[in-house]
Amino acid sequence: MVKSQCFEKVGLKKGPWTPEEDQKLLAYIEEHGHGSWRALPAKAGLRRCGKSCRLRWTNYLRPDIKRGKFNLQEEQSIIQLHALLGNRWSAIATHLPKRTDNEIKNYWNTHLKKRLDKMGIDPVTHKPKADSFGSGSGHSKGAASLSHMAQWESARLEAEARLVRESKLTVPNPPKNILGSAVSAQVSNKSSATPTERPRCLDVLKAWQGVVFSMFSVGSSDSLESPTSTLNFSENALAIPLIGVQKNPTTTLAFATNNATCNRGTTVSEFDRGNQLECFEKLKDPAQVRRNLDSSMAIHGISPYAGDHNAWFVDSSANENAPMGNIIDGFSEILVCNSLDPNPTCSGENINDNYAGNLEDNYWNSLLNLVDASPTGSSVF
DNA sequence: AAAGTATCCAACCGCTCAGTC
DNA sequence: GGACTGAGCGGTTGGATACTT
Repeated sequence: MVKSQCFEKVGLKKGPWTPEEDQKLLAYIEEHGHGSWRALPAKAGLRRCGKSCRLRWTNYLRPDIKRGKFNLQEEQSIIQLHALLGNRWSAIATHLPKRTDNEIKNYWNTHLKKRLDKMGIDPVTHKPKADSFGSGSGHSKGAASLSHMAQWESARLEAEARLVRESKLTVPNPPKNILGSAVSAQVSNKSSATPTERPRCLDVLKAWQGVVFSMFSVGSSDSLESPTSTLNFSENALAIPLIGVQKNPTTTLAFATNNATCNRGTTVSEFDRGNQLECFEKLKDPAQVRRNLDSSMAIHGISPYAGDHNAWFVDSSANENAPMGNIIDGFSEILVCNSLDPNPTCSGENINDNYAGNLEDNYWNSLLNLVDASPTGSSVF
């Protein structure tokens, strides 16, 4: 293990940044970009280690950072994403525009975690503390499925990160930031210090909603395994894992691995960039994709959903009014709106009604009720 | 008003991993 | 293939501030 030299160097300043230091760092990055963080402090005239400079920039000085209180929607998003991804703050931050992973982490630890805790919900597992899953509640399948999905999403994110790195190699100056803080920090030239436009939020959540819907509504013995193994859905439980992504007009990342012409059965890690492009070209007709999906039961590979996108199947605009509603939104709203410290922005009387019973009913039942209330065969897919 | 306690959050630390030589 | 480096991530800390007694 190679230790960072940062904190081993003597004479370097630590602790809170002064306005003068901020100004120096800001001015330097605006003019030159950060380049090598290690070399930056000397060039910028700062007695700080590069790591400290990077953190200060990433978490505070970056122009595309939204500061201030989290709104209700952001709280919901954090809870939803945490339930799926756990403490993967950078991944969560990817889906929260203009928020840093550090800020989200802090907010979780100081607000949301306690709120869940007070409600008797384990903030780690998002289950009631006196967990009765698997002991006759009838929801163990749901919990297990969500757990599977979380694993699946976890691996998907890894693939996504890999692809982004890959895309950065071929797109020297990507026009838009696509992955939030991690990429935002990659200010490599002076112009990129300007605020970047973030992707629409929560498309991935909507994708998950679709997965949840599919799994529960079909009621079959379909299995959902890790991304590296086969992912089986029934024919009705179409391919929500497939999210066509048009990253930008010149650099396209798209995946549809169930298509016979696109290396059916290949996993994301097996994709080469040329193949991705080829697949996109062949699949850019959504109707064709749908036909391909309809003819395929075994869905392989995962959709590295990637940021600045127009998702074909899990498009926000197409999905948000779908009868199934926002399934995951549903249960997170219960959490957000039923804290012991009532949120004045919560208005739904149904929420309070739902909260009358035990937490299991309110947490998972509500999620499942939302699913049950949804018609099967949603046009979403 | 003072002391004690709780809360918030910027910053740090240590680890991991990908890339390079 | 191994050593080294740069960078990112998540956990933790500690100072500042707010609140309570």
